[in-house]
Amino acid sequence: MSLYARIAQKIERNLAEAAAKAKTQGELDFGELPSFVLEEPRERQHGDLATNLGMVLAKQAKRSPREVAEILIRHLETDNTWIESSEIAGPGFINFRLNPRWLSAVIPEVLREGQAYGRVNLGQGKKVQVEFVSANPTGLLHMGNARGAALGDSLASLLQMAGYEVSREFYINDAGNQIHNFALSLEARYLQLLGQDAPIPEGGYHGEDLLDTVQGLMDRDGDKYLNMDAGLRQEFLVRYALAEKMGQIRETLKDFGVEYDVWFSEQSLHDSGFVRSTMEDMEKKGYIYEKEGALWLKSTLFGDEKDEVVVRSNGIPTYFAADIAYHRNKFERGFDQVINIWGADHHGHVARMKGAMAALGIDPDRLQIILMQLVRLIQNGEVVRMSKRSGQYITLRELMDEVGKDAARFTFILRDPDSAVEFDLDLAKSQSADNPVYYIQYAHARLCSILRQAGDTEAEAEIPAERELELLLDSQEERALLKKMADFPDEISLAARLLEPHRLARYVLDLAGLFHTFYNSHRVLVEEEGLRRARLALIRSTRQVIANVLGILGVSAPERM
RNA sequence: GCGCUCGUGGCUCAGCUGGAUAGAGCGUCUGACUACGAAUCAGAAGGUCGGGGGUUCGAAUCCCUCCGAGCGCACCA
Repeated sequence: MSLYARIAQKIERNLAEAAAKAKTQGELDFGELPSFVLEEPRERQHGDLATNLGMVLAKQAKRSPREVAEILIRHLETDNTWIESSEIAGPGFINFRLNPRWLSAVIPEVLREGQAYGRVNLGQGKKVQVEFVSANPTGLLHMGNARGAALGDSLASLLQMAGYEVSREFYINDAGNQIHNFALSLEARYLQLLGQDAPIPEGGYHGEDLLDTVQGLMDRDGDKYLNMDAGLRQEFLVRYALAEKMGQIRETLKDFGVEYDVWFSEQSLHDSGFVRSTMEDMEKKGYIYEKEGALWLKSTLFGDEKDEVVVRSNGIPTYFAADIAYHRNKFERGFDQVINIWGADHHGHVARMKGAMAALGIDPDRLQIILMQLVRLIQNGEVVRMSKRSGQYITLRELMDEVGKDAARFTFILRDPDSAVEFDLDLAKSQSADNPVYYIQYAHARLCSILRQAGDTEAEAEIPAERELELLLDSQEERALLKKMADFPDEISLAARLLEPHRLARYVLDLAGLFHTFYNSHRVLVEEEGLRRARLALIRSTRQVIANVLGILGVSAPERM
């Protein structure tokens, strides 16, 4: 919890006590104390903290909100709260002004904790798994995967910062129908390279990258699969291609700053019989029935729109069946919470997946699914329909080459996953310097530059005493900067609770802005020794917090640029 | 047709699960480098929060309805 939150908590308790005291003394009449908020008002002039307690109590107490507020203030204990003044405002808010000296504790706290500043214990060591990207290994990673990668990775880092034990996982869809189509497509490409007229089958993959893949195999083994039995040939091709594609995916994600703890194979669930046994278990519980030769899950019992097929009439389990087994497996591995990041085109699967968990006796609330709207690509002013099957898409690799890892990641993280983003590639290229990420990185580089100017020894100097800081850093710009830094642990808590890393992107943007404003109105390297030391400590703290946030977002914090 | 999600200045988006006068960036306009990085800063213009009802002290936020957009509604994944 942040310094600020601790102060607010104390005042909140005192407010509740004030109400209770007023009640015992017969000044206020009410039953249960209603829930009220004590929060930072948007408007500066409304003080540092404001509460609506007077308003929420007014009805029960049968007095005007302002009267109630007046009574509350009279009974409020303000010792050890930093409260400097309280006033009634507007329809009945009580506004508190704090003595700004509380801010003097921020710098020592930031510098003492360093990289760990911002860490909170919301998670209390609970195990959380974040599964993201999980792209089909039938092609290259595209823009939508890029968004998922940026979001999932920073969410995972955020949760770590919030005290969870986090595991990043990639689910490899290396089984099922699509792999069959993949095999047929590979085979067609292979035969094409050998001069045959082999069309890519319906439902196949038209991506040009498959030509390269097949060429790689050709370079190694020549035409040795040409006269082989088709089934066997397809198997060789797929095995080779899967390994190659997964290697590329791994490599690309790594370059994008994402490293997974676990790569989980769908095929392994079939091989071990776990898919089958999971279906049997659900059948025993009576959630499965047979119709028209297929096995159906009664997912409508759990809020799904219709029942779903889990085993086709040909005896082959569906993707859904494997996915159920997979999620069951996750929980059996001991995760308290499981978070999936899915494209919004899969929203219809949420209810049935949660339903399947319920059918297995797993609390569906332990599975959280973040839906991410798709990225629409604009090129030459037109929407480019991206599709892996058609082979028409911009790859993550190209994106990194064009706009850079930092800018690409930040662009995605800045936005709420629920908003459909339009990505104009031409614009992204031409305006790359306008990406807000540079605004933040520039602030960081500037901070480093000041510290360089000051000389390493001085920059490493011991932290000035709080009393000294509170007397010296008293300008509006300095206080705003300190306050923002003081908020950081709370921002982590909130963002982690809501699973919204984009809040941190907004936060660091604000922080960088406050620094730039400070920089333009005050000089750090002044003659006066005490002030100079105090401001250098402020600079070091700011640099630290910016670096911490960028670290979570997977964006580099350059010392020069 | 049914369901999910989303409609916020010209453009791209925030808005802390109901708070006071709705905020940034880009673009436009006016200013600031003979001191630590001008990739910066200060200021201005620009809004019926898609429309209409409702809930209450109070709504961009919650409910209903209509309009518009995206995505789903396979024995595909």
